[in-house]
Amino acid sequence: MAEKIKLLLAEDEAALGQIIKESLETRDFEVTLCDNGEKAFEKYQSDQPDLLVLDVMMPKKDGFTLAKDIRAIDDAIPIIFLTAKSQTADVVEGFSIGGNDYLKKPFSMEELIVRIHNLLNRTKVQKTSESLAIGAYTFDFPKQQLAFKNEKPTQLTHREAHLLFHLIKNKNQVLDRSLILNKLWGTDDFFSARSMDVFITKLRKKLQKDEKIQIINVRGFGYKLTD
Amino acid sequence: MAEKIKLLLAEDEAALGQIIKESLETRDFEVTLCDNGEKAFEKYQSDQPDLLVLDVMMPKKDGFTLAKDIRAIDDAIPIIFLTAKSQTADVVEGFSIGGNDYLKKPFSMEELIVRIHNLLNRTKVQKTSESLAIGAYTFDFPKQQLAFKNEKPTQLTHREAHLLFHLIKNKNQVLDRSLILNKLWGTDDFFSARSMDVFITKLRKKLQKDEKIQIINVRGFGYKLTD
DNA sequence: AACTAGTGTTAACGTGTGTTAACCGATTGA
DNA sequence: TCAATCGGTTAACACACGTTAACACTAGTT
Repeated sequence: MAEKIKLLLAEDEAALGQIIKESLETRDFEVTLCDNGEKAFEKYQSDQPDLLVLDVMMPKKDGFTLAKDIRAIDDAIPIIFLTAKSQTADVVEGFSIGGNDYLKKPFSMEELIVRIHNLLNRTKVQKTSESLAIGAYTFDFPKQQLAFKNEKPTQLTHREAHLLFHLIKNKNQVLDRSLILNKLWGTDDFFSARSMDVFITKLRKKLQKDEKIQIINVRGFGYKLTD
Repeated sequence: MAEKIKLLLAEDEAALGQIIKESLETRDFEVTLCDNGEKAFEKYQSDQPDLLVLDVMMPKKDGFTLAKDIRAIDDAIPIIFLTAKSQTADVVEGFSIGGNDYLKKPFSMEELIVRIHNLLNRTKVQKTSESLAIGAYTFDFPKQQLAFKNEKPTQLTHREAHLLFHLIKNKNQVLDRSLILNKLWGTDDFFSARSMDVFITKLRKKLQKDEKIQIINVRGFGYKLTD
């Protein structure tokens, strides 16, 4: 089995970052997501990615500065910048040389994937999505469908699906509250936390057909899904 | 009766553009003329031409930039660049790969027509079998026909076909609302958004023969077509 | 010119999703 | 034990989206 291509994605809008990450993962890339430039720089050093996708507007360290720092120690790695429409093309085009490219927001995943493949000079690999199992349930994340045994699947909302996805991925382990809040809500504040509690309630209801399944709260830390 | 081959011609010198257009029309091509790169990009999206003839020097958006933008979403369409003598051959030759060609001004119509035919013959073989698959449906974008299994194809409208095209191209990934709105409607305002919703409904109805197919909404972001 | 069919937009109303608020019990630590 | 805090639950709410139908526009037809 060929090794996956490693991408480093730096995007501060958590929800958008998550969607891009997912999309790239379904195309069989290995994706590390960072929500600011400083973290991205650390991850760049530790993970040794094959390509970088950097949002230009980011807290702590913006995409251009980050790229400059990385270029100082690695002048080969391909970089794709994500830019808001407010940024003028000519500023960006200055960077579109020597292994760099850029994409204006909004863009489609298809566009991003085409550019990644162009820069890597590799051919596409498609991956079929596998469904996750939890107790007597089956969860198809891409379709956002939760099925009990052989019954008709229930359609979950985007938020429900994401939350459940992370819970299943960390099955029988404590999943950190703030981690989820940052990943799905983009912020770890009071209101997001309450909103998350509501979704935990919703998931508990939708998972109650299998009595073995529990979403256990660990006060002050997070939740643990067990089956 | 065979359909005419559609060309998109982008040339800012009006008189020259008109002469080229007329010459090509006498050869039974269907020609759309634009006098700048931005208009050409819009026309590319709305007309779905079979081949592009782009002047390199143009206001608003030059031929190379335009080609780059189009290549990001369509890596198959043949492109012929028209270049002034001042442009050096090596700059141009970088683009003479993978479905591209170029012509130095001044050129004869005969030269242009030969090159058009060369490029179309090269891509024709691949293009005929290029219908898209979604579940048990087959979608022929150029013909705007959607067929379920071996039944008679349904004719889609222009808008329906474009929207479906982008959904299929981004199958199993979230397709950004505002991207579609900007691409198909040209603006991301309230009314266009509602209009788009109507077309989503229409597509859902036309795709409901295969129950596995879903157009899932991701609140605030866009849609995900799954099969 | 009036008629027709086809396409896309606007309008109106209904539904679904996610956030906020309110009230509650449970857990914790002084 | 008592207050402080955290989480559970339900409901109200705002707004994004769904659906249908009426409307406007165009092009071809009579």
